Amino acid sequence: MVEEIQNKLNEFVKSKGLRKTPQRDAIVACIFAQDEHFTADELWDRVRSANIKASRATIYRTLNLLLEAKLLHEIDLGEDTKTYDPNFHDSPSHNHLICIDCGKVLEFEDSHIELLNDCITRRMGFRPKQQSIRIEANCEKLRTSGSCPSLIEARLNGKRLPKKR
Amino acid sequence: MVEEIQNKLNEFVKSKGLRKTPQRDAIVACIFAQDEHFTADELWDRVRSANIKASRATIYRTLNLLLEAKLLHEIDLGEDTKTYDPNFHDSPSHNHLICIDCGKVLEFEDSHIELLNDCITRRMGFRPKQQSIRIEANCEKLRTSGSCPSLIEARLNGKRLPKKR
DNA sequence: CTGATTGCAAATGCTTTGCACGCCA
DNA sequence: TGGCGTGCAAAGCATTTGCAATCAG
Repeated sequence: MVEEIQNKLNEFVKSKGLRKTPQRDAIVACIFAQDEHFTADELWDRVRSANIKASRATIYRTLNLLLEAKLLHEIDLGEDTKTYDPNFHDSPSHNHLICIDCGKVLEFEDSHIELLNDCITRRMGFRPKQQSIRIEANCEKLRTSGSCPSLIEARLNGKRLPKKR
Repeated sequence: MVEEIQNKLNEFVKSKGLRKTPQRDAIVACIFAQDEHFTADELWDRVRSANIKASRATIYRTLNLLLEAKLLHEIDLGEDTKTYDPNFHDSPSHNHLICIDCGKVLEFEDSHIELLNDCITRRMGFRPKQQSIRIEANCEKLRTSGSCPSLIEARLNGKRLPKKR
């Protein structure tokens, strides 16, 4: 999977008359080794702890290349910082549900939604190109049982919880 | 309509032990006099040309107050700068279609979509709180007839067109 | 060899904040 | 009179960019 993306990026890079470099390959490997969403800063941490020698500038430049090659997507999680999602390669049209209680993000696909959106778009005189749905919701488990594994885990790991709205 | 929002904000402000001020009222009036989306900077321009005496800091502080009071929403148009939408007061659950060709933003509501999202959310074990859909699409009119009024207008007004993705 | 890539630090752009002063309740 | 609100300028933060050195093809 990692290799597949590296190859695709390198093809893209070559097609633009640019070059294959070890830094880029290493950063790409670091990104696609997991399927978690991340910010540029979180990636920087990952890269450092993986002992990869690459500067922040190169991180940002590589992220932008990946976006341009459409191998990575920016997503809107309602945070202030840009968040990147490496999973669009496997599920090109997934959406996001964000738990307001613990910040956990679930990905989902639904063909009915897609179809419906498609119809709505056409009815308005447009040809749909891309659609993204973001649902913010409360955890039902937390509400009924008073606790939720994700929340406990989030607290344990000291993740910052969603800002209340 | 403007007055209604001003009153609501002032109630909110009072409930927090804060005060009613002429700057805030003026800025609120300036925002809700139109129904267009805007960035902080565009608001700053509007405010200046309306001859309102208020600093950038106050603009930002008022925007954040309005968000907190839920009288204004931040929306994701895929731009880098935060965009604000003053229309959630009238249509609390609308969505956005963004024309890739000219950048025009259309708002729409659809009860089927809402219902469907609601079901999907519950099936995943959550209680929906807020959902937002963003559709990026091409203009059918432009494709078939080779021209589109919005695009012409956008060019005339020197609006910057959507960055290609 | 040529020109793209990198790292560093400086620059940028948007937003927030500290502080002194003014003003509302 | 106390304390919130304001304006200003400075600080913050995430991201981008200029430049000289380095490296890929």
